[in-house]
Amino acid sequence: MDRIFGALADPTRRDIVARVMRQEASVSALAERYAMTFAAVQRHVAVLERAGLVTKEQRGRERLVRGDVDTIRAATRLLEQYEEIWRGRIGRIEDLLAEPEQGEAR
Amino acid sequence: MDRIFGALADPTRRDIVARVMRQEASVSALAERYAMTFAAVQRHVAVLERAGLVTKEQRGRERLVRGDVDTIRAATRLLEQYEEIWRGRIGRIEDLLAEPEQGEAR
DNA sequence: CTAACGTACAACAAGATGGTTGTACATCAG
DNA sequence: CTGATGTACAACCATCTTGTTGTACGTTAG
Repeated sequence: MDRIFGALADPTRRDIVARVMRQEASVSALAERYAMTFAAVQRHVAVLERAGLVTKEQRGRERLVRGDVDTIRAATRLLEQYEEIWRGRIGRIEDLLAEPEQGEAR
Repeated sequence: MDRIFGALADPTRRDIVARVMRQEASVSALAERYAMTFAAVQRHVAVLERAGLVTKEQRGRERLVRGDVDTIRAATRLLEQYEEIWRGRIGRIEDLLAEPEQGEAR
């Protein structure tokens, strides 16, 4: 979850996600659309890949980037759980906190 | 959106969100639950507040922290739009990208 | 009034992040 | 084969983040 939300916390990366959800694209095709170097875009894609929001498939010398809707759904589900907590529909908050959370004292 | 997803990209902050969605709590009551100083928790709450995920209300010398479900819903909606793009139900991707995105070239 | 409590914020250090340039290497075109 | 294309990654730098400690200040308890 850290990586998913962290990856989505950047407008360029959200833009890339939207594009590759619609249609797969090579890294260089994506890079053409932003006012930064290819290397910067390539690293944004790497962040998205590490978060599981996109996958890459090699085709010739290109890497086709595709969006992964399952990861989006996982994030959506967590947000919906927060809403359910708010509605009082989740009794034991610990059910949600059972996601690999950290650092609780006492 | 940057701030919302950025705020959610931390397990301590997600934990705080879950707790205050369920029930309001003072900053110091929250701080007791984590293995870090009060100041660190106070700053996590400030990050959440800046993102609009929580609000604070002064009561006596305490500040009661409450979750804001509307902000959660705004984030959920964006994720659902990604899914709709994937389903091919959104024709013009620009509708989504019309959120204050940046840095497009050409 | 005074002491304790709850909060806010500044300064600091260590590490993460986001951009750059440069290099390396595989693949495709001719 | 050779040159151009597409990708990956390292090194570097500026900035942001996340924890710390210390200080300040308003509020409540006694």
